[in-house]
Amino acid sequence: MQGVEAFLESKSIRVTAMRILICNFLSDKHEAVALSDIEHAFDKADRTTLYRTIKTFEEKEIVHQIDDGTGVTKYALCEPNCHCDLDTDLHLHFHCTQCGSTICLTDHKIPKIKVPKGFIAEHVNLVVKGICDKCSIN
Amino acid sequence: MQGVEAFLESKSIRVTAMRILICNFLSDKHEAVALSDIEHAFDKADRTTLYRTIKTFEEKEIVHQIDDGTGVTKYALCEPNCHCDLDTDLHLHFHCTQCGSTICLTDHKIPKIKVPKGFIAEHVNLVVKGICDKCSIN
DNA sequence: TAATTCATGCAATGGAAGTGCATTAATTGA
DNA sequence: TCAATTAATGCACTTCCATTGCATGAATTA
Ligand SMILES: [Mn+2]
Ligand SMILES: [Mn+2]
Ligand SMILES: [Zn+2]
Ligand SMILES: [Zn+2]
Repeated sequence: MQGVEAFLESKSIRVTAMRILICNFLSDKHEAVALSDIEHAFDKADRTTLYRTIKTFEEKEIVHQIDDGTGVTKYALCEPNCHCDLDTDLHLHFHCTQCGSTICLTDHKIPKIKVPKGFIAEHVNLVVKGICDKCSIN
Repeated sequence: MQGVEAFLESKSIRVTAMRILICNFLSDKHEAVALSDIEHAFDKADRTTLYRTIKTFEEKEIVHQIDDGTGVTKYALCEPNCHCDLDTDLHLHFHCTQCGSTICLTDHKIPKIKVPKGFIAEHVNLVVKGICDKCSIN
């Protein structure tokens, strides 16, 4: 698609076939994905390339990492106005223990957390585990 | 020490030399420890034994796991009146990005987290990253 | 076009978690 | 006390994921 290429260029990410595919894959999936998910979606692609592509996306700040506690790092596209680097606009992440999916709750911001005197809070990782909306209706 | 043996027995954990050592090690350290930390503290001990000892401690609920996002699981002794299994009494964990230590902020409970309609929150993992009290004075 | 820079692919490494099985230590109960 | 049973320990091995070095291919620039 035209749009993705322009998007990547606007973030000064050089456009390649692989990068377009991965970017589209991330935007189509409405949940966070592991490297292995992408790997299985594109058999012909090498894991290292995927790894470095995601890393590039992270550095250029169109993707953010999620540590959902499963031991496998997940990734998701950032929202249009996201500032992953700053501490503003950090949203919750939800991990469903039934279907295993991890999703961004972009409308739910992390509350201000108090820490004891002498401690300096710079970043907060908050993952809620439980049953997601799709699994809870069954 | 007499105390530790009685403590283990009170939790129906069979007392062994290794378990006393590890339990003391955990209580002396005032921060969460990784398996490799214990491994290095007791060269003669086998990693598998440490692994299973910690697992036993967890099952008997005298130790809780901490996922601080470093990719290495940390462990810490539970507070006297802790109910790790339940969702009450969950305290914050702080990971210092300077000295690498991870500590329990037992006096700071995790605030109630709202999730969207249809989602059921069962557990929350919250890790604050930043500079700890010891590192911030330098 | 030639030189350079960057992306990709393959192979290998390393760390950590976890398991099977044999051996040793502790407990039970006859 | 001694034999039978059960639990703890140690060693070897495996799996999974993350990460890097190096060679090659593609794209950009001068
Ligand atoms: Mn997110
Ligand atoms: Mn704790
Ligand atoms: Zn689900
Ligand atoms: Zn520190």
